[in-house]
Amino acid sequence: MPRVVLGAAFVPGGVVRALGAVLPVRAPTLPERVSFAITSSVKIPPAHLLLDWYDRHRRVLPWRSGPGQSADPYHVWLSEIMLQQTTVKAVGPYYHRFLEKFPTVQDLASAERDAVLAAWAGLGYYSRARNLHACAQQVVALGGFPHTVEGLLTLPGIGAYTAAAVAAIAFGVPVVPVDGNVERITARLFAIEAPLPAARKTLAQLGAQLNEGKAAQARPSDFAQALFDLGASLCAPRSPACGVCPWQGHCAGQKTGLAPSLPRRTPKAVKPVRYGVHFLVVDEAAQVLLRKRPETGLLAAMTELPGTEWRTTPWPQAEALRHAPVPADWQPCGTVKHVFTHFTLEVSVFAAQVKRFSNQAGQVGFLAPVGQVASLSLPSVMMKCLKAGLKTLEG
DNA sequence: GAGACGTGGCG
DNA sequence: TCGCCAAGTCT
Repeated sequence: MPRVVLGAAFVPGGVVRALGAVLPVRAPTLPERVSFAITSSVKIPPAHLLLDWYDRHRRVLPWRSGPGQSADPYHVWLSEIMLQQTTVKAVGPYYHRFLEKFPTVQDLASAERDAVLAAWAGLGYYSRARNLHACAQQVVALGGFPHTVEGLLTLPGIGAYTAAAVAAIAFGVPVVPVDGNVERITARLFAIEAPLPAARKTLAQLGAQLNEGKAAQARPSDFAQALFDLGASLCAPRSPACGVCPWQGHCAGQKTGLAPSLPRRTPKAVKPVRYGVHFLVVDEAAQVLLRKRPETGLLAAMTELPGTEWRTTPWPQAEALRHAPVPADWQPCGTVKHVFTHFTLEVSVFAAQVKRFSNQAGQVGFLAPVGQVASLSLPSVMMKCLKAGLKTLEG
């Protein structure tokens, strides 16, 4: 039976707590408050218990092949990119839409970048879409997806996790993709109390050893996905169902009662608030004035309603209106609140109707039929602004 | 290593 | 209402 050795255990208040054992994980240099504990050894839980559970409870997902069937690398890769920091439920419609528009990696590679961005609109983390497109072109140039972790790692948008996931799921390479699920499962299995994100490296090294043993080595794809399913159901972040877990009795977190509180996380900094103003103007032909955001930074290259910069102080109405894209009878439409990863945005929305756009509008951006825009291709924050403006104009 | 980078759902 | 979190990557 393989044994895991741990490097470090987090010790609050300097109290040493016994946990893992030491080993392939080199003890990192830590702050003084954090002590190290070398402890009893921990065993890798039997993979066959998880695989048996998976065979009975596996989720049916659009990108998964049936039991025993080999997965399509394009489908696996596309789903893995979409699923980064994104829920299965949110991905579903986008995944189907993408395969309709871009049935093969060749179709995706030869598509316009803006068509890919438009299809991604609303899903978030838009660098994923730009990297997706670039990656597709590299894959086509290479004649197909690399079959190895190292090869996959050279592609844009593919990091350590995704390389391992595609290698394991599409090509049967015996590696463990360490994502948030596997981090959580690992932290619980070995009762790792060191908080994320500092403990990420330790958890990754431990998690990578979970497939030691014959059962897991024989089914790399299923083992990886079994870990995802366990993490998404029984070993969920809140209220884990340890009582029915296939690894019950092999889990230090369950034995100690710490499981529900693991993994621990270092408290996050408070989010600052930023303020912006955006304008919706519609002509009698029901066209709206839009513009393209800069190629880099937040919502890079995405479409937006014209507006101001997003600054740390609110915009008084008089000042806001000086930034209107065209002269018009602007009506206040209230504020839209939107939470980004690292700040909260409050947008004051103004709306106006004009008979027709003057040449001046062409300097601001471009026109698009409002009905077409409302159906897609705007990031969510801009969709909120659009709706707020339309509500005022219609009401 | 820390910060940038979206969004929707849930308790 | 609000904070937390989800199949991370890049700089």
